[in-house]
Amino acid sequence: MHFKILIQTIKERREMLQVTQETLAELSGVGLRTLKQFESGKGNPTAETLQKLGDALGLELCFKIKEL
Amino acid sequence: MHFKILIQTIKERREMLQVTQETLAELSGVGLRTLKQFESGKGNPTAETLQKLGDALGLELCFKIKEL
DNA sequence: TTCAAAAGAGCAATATAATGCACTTTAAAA
DNA sequence: TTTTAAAGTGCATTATATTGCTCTTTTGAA
Repeated sequence: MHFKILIQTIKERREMLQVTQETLAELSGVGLRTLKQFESGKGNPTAETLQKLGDALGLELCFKIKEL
Repeated sequence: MHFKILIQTIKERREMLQVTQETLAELSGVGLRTLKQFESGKGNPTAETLQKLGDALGLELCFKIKEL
């Protein structure tokens, strides 16, 4: 399964802030391997992992109502 | 870790649509046990699980920029 | 083109998410 | 109060997410 939008958001935000994967891993408390997997579209991260990454980047994980 | 907002959103949406946990489990393809755990605040679901539940309820998992 | 930093990938160990089954608890209607 | 459908829990198994280590690939600046 793909999480294109989630991945793209994290990646864009990280790059906008000029933070490397390594630094984000440290800041967020998520393992570097896990972050690499996620950003390269390989993983199926847990809510906790997503939330940790979001926290470090000023992003909040949420559900949005789909418009028709 | 808590995912209060995510849980609340799923639960409210499910109840608004008058769907039982059992039905949502069937519709979404998520195991009933998994859904129960999630809604009772016990779990740490994967992105795939969250997405499946969201899909069945017309909700999209996303990151929102935190306002100061 | 070279070189260094950043990103991506294979492997293996450990932790834990997903799941079904059976049982208990809760809540709402008769 | 009784009933029962819905929700929550304990346990065990299987699948897989997380992680570090090491190595390869990519990328951008000199």
